[in-house]
Formats: sequence, C-alpha cells, structure tokens
Amino acid sequence: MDIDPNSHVPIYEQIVDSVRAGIAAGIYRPGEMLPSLRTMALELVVNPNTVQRAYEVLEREGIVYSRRGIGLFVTKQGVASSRAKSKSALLANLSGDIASARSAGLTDESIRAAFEKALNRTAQQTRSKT
Amino acid sequence: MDIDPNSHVPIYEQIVDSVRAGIAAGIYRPGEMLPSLRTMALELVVNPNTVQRAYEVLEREGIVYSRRGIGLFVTKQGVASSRAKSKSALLANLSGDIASARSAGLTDESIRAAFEKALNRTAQQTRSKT
Amino acid sequence: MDIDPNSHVPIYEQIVDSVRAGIAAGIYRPGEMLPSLRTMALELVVNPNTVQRAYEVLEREGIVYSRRGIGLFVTKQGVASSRAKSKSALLANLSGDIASARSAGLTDESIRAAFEKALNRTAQQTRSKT
Amino acid sequence: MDIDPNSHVPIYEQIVDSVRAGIAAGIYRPGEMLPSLRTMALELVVNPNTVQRAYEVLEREGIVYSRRGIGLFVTKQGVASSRAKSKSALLANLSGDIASARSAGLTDESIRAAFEKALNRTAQQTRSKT
DNA sequence: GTGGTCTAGACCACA
DNA sequence: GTGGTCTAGACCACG
Repeated sequence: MDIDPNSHVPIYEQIVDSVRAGIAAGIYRPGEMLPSLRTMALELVVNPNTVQRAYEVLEREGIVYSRRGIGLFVTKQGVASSRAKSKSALLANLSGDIASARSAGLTDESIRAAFEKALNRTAQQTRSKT
Repeated sequence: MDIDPNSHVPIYEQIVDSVRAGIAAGIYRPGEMLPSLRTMALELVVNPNTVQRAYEVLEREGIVYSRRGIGLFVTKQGVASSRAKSKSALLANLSGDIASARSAGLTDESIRAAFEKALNRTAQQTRSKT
Repeated sequence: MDIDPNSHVPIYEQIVDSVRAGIAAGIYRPGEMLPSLRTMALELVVNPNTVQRAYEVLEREGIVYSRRGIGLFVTKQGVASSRAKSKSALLANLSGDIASARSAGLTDESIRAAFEKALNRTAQQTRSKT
Repeated sequence: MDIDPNSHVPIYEQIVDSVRAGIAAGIYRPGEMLPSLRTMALELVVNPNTVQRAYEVLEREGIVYSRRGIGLFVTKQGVASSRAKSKSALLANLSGDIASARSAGLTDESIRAAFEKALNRTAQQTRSKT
C-alpha cells in the first residue's frame, strides 16, 4: 500500500482507493476490522486526520461502518460495491488515457502496444503458481 | 480540446498536455503561432492567467518560444519532444492504471477486456485513412 | 428502552434520559432497585463503564442513591424531579425543532401537520386505559 | 444563523443544517454564491476548516457545487432537496421527542399542550403583516 | 486503546 | 480574493 505525496490526487483519496482495492481483493473481509486510524497513519507516514478523512468517505459510501471506541468494519455490501467501483474506475482511466493518446496522434496499434508493454512490465504475483 | 475543472490535475497542466498533444498530432506545426492567451482563455472558459501559466511551462520545456508582442511559436524540436512525451505519458498512465486494477484483484483477462472496451468506446478519428 | 449508538448524544446520556423516563413513568418506584450495572450493560449491548457513568450522573442529580455492595435505589424526590425534567426537556426539544423548521421556511400549518403525523405514527402505549 | 458550540451535534453539522434551511427558505437561491469559507468562519466565530467541512457535506449532497477560486453555488435541485430534507428532519425530530415523552409517561394531551406552547413561544416574524 | 471533532496555521491552484 | 489539502496537536466519548 503505497502513497505518493507528490501526486495530484489527494492523499486521503489515495487511501480511499487503496482500501477499496484491499476490500475488492479480499484482503479486508466483511465484519473484519480495518487498521486503526493511528496504525494506518503511522504506517503511511501521514497525519491521522488524513486517514480519518479517508475513512469518513468510505463510511459515507457504505463500504465501511464505524463504532466509536471499537473500530471500523467492512460491510457486507462493501465487497461487491468496491469491486464494481474498481472496475468502473479502471474503465474510466483507460478511456481517458486512450483519448489523450489519440488526440496526440498515436495510432490504435501503438496504443495497444503500449498497453501490452505496461501489462507485462509488472510481475504478476497473483499467478505465480498456476 | 477539453478541460475538466473538477479533475485533480491542475487546469494549467491539462492545457500543457493538450497543447503538447496538438503539436504531436501535427495540429500546430513548427514555426506556427499558437492561439493567443485571450483566444485560448475564451475558448477553454478559463482565466487568462491560467493559460499564461501553461504557456510558461511549454516555453521552459523548449517546445515553444515567444516573440514579444507577437505570439508563441512551435520550435522544430518541439514536435519530436512532444511525441516522445506523449508516448511515455501514455505508458506511465497505463502502467499506473493496471497496477491499481491488479491490486484490486482484477485478473489480466478482465483488464485486457476493459482496455478493448475503452479502445472501442471512443470514436476513432485516427482511422480515417483505413 | 433503546440506545442509538449513532446518535450525537452520548450513550451515557441516553441511558440517563431513559432511566429518568422510567422513573417518571413509574416503572422504577421509590425505594426500588435499578438493574445492576452488568444487567443493564448486557441488555443495552453497551460497555459497563458507560452504564456506570450514567448511574453516576443520576446519583449526582439526587434521583438515585447507592448502597454499597447492594445496588442503586430510586429516591422519593426522584419521581417528581424526573417528571419535571422530562416535561421541560420535551418543551425544550419541541421548541428547538420548531425553530429549525421555521428557519427553513415551513409554515405553522405544516409544522402542526407534521406534529400530528408524528403523534399518530408511533403506537400509543399510553392510551391503554381509554 | 446561530451556532451552539455546546450542543452535542457537531458544529459543522449545525452549519450544514443552517445553510440547508437558508436554501429551503429562499435566502440562498440557485446560481447564487454562498458566503465564502473565510467570511462564514469569521461570522460564526469558527475555524475555516470547520466551515469547509460543512460545505463539503453539502456538495456531496448535491445541494451545492464549488468552483475553485470562485466560490460555492446553489444547484437547481438544491432547493427542492433542501426542502424535502428539512421536512423529513422535522418529522423525525418530533417523532423522537414524542417517543421520549411517552416513555416518560406523559399523556398525549400534555404532549400536545407542550407543542402548542412551544409553537407560540417564539414570535413568528414571517406572518407579522397578514 | 478506539473513532470523532475542533483549532491554528501552512501551502497550493485558481480568478 | 476564492476553494482544497495537509499537519500538528488538543479534547471528548467509548471500551
């Protein structure tokens, strides 16, 4: 779970996305507790308020609910909704990138080539044991 | 040439990217003048200061040079450098998106499917010469 | 006797109000013992510390007194004072609600209509002796 | 527009309610700008961050939209949705109060009496010229 | 220990 | 001047 403090996308939103991804990927399961505000803040080297803000967004999205003095928990619907959001976000991002590339005069072939290159560039830990 | 005022990437950077794309695509050619500050500002519904800032960046990058009192002109090396930048930006963006998707547990198949969908979704002006 | 953990009013205050209501309504009578800390805590699904805190408040208000090692008992003056407090609280709450409604531009007619609706909406246990 | 710093309901939520009421009452109209963060903060003697948080909630509710460097504006749908929310909030509050009153053993008659008293207690500026 | 709210003060992007 | 994000540090309610 990495945070890029120089990105234009706000830290708290990066945290939101990252937690959502974790839920979608099954790292955090329904009923389970998320890392506490302070734990997360220490881990990410970020102010607790920033984490709190991220958690607040997640709660308002219904992906998570909080109990004072106890912690934050993943809701049942949270998994499905996180997955849906991840998918649609991917599509939106790709579409945006492709649009930019096209307006820069890149051909579909070179865009597709770049995509395959990007896809192969990262090692895929998920499949190592097929 | 669209600007999204709600995007997290600053408007002036969106303008920079967009002009760079125009140069890469051959819409603006070496020696040609870019739209004036005010023209551009009116067209994008944006404050002239913001366009000014974008033009400064482009000039600093050597993609463009200014003739005082006349306007901004595309440099010869601007085309190549714009193209290179567009390509590497595409690769970086795609890599980032794919990394996010993977961390959300999406398989390579579904990522590729999303890519093809995105590729087909937008009208392809580039193919006019098939 | 319901506790709303998401309410902004602290749980221990909700308990205080609720016990006060019980005394006012004659459910707990002078000289009678209140449910023990643990009983109450189990019933309300709340931490014993929280109940403890509520009981402290009630004791400080003189509505209740404690016999060490035995339990909490309703005082004679507790009944009257609980009733008075319940009544004045009702008046204060209604006044606040009405003030908000007015500042939102609601007419007295629609406020009164809402009141009647609210009055009829809940089952009226109070009327059992009609 | 009054803020009660000792209330259990958070200041930022009081601001939300208050702005919503203002919109419902027609004090702020669609397309109009709300008081700036700093102005509002000075007026309410509150930290700008607190106002910002309130505005954020309003924006997420779709009652208001923000333009960086310009200000916050009421949306068209904002009026209707504010009115709806004010009404349902009134109903909920009254219902809660009545439920408490009943559980304290108050009769419907005395509750209604308290309501009328509360209704008359505040002067109604809105109707002074009928 | 947990989450929730608030302040003070800083820096950024934009008009 | 506007809104938006972040930090540091405080205090509260709850377990």
